[in-house]
Amino acid sequence: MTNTTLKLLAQQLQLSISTVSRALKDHPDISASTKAKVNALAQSMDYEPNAYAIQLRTQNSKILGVIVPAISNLFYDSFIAAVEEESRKNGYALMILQSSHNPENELSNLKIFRQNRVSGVFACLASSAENLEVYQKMNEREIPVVFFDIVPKDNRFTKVRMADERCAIMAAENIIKRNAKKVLALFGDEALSITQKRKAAFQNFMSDFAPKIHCTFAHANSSKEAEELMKKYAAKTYKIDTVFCMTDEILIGVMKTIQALQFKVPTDMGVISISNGFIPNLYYPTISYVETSGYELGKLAFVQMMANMQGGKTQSELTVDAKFIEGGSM
Amino acid sequence: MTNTTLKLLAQQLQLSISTVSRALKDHPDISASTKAKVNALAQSMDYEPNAYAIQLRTQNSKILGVIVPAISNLFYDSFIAAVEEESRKNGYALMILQSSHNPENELSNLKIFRQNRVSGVFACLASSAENLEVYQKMNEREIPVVFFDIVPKDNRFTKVRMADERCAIMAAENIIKRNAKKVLALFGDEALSITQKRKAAFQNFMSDFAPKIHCTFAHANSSKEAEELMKKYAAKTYKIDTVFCMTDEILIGVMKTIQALQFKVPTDMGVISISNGFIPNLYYPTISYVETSGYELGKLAFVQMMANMQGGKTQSELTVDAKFIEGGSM
DNA sequence: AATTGAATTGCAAACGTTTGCGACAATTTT
DNA sequence: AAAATTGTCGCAAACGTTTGCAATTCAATT
Repeated sequence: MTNTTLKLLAQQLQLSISTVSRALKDHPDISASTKAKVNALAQSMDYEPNAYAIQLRTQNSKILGVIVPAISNLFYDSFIAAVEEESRKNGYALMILQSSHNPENELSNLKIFRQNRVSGVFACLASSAENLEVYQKMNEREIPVVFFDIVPKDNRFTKVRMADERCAIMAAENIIKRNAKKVLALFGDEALSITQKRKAAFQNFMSDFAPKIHCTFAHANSSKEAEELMKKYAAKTYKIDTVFCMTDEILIGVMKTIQALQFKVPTDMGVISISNGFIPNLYYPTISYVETSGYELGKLAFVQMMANMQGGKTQSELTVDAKFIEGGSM
Repeated sequence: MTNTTLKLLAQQLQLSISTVSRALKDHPDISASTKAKVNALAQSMDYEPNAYAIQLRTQNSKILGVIVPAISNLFYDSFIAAVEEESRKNGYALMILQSSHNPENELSNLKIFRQNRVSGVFACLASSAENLEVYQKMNEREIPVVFFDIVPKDNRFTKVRMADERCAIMAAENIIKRNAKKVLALFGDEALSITQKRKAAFQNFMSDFAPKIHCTFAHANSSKEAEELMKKYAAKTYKIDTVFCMTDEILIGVMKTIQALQFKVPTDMGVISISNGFIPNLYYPTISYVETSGYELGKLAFVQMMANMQGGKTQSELTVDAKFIEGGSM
């Protein structure tokens, strides 16, 4: 069965295609009676405009592209959920592709986006190896790009991200408030700018405001590594009394060791993390965390996108604020 | 800056559009030298074919639609990840929309899909109130629909889902193997067909093969409810020694109580759940579970989609097999 | 020398829309 | 009564492709 088209409607009604087209979009040129007839028939034949023909004609696709490292991820999927909500409200549909942290996939995704003439793309860089010419070319073609979370250093682009420094500082504040003596601070992949920012902010704040607290820094690239590191430093000799986890991934590893060794939280060991909140609420007591909301970030990214599409290039870097959520772990 | 088109390439090369088009797709009619020239120029002007023009001409969009209740969900996002992987391999892009469990959104999503002339849709029903005419119309328009997870009873459609009965039975088997005496079996929303299937299978199997084991059944609609239920039945008077959790959501609640009350797993309390595996691995000891892989389901859904698109209507209902993953909780 | 055949390329229509412009009638203004 | 205005509608081009069918050239065959 073939799709209903303007032509088909026009034939049935003995009208021209243009009249039907205008009637459907309530153009003032068309009489009320004609509009009524057209709408009725369109309804009954359940006509849906062909988005492809429209884009071809108007050069304006109502599609936005999103590239994430992984869809299956607590943070990114809440980001996507937010963008999807906003997009729908504004009549846009989403095309979501995952790079799997692979720059090659990132490239091929971008190609798909260009072929589908998306009118904008939200991108989270696949790796630290920044491949920016492609994005630059998109911008030159007037396809706005809004980077999120993992953003390039280059400031020709529009970027939104979490207030990483603030997050780390808020965590540090609460560690100080707890009267911690020896803390283990666990961070993620050292190559990532997000890691660098959080670590630097944390480190500086601690040495500025609580130089007496002894901090041990370490990096883990997976939950498993975090688990092992925690196991190592949990040994009596270190006397660690508080552990800071930069991400959910790290928190997961740490908590496994804490459970295995049967530490009492918060008396034996204080725990604080940076998270969107899902993982911290899985444990008892609930883990205190500084909230980084993918959802909020998504909302922000969307308004930036709209601004970009309407007005001029906003070359700004915006961040969404951090918030401390008190659990029972400190 | 305007996009590169065939016409533009043709002008530059003093060739006809058709020749350029054919050269680009390695048509045998075109000489090697011409192909070389065309490809070179296309490369340097980074030409990307306009997907909209192609779809308009060929009536074949390389886009698949996906409707999930929520993107931000451990199960669905792994489903999406799988479908996305397969799609890309086969040259398809995905358009992902969430219904938020709202039939109205489901409708408007379907409309977007039709406007974008998707060549197939993966759908997870938003509610038990089945709204099938729309889907039926899509099928009539030769747009294959593959239902997944929450599927209609109507067997005119292609469906893939988890082997819910088998899952429940495997869990039951392992409960028997553990020599449990009194078990608490916690299920989800009683209205959902998935709940009914799992519960019936579990109940029947237990009464057939281990009539002496005393089972208490209860339903929880959220983690919080599961947590409370567990708290109630954990009281000494009940002497529960094993708990079965139908979903991750329930497991989360149960584990919170277990942690709060400091039960020892598996000695004080055995725990088993049905899950995709992420949550069970957050705890120590790791929770034993029957695996329901959104990822596997995604793969299966995709092959069904392809079969549907090529051959005739396969009106079958396929299930993906369950697998028991041994943790340390039984 | 005439015919055939292969290799290469171009023409033009079609896909479904949007939109500037012109056409025509009916009505109002001069 | 002529001119201008208003209200409705249709024509036709354009968006960027694909593809069946000619058209052209040139070498090979009769």
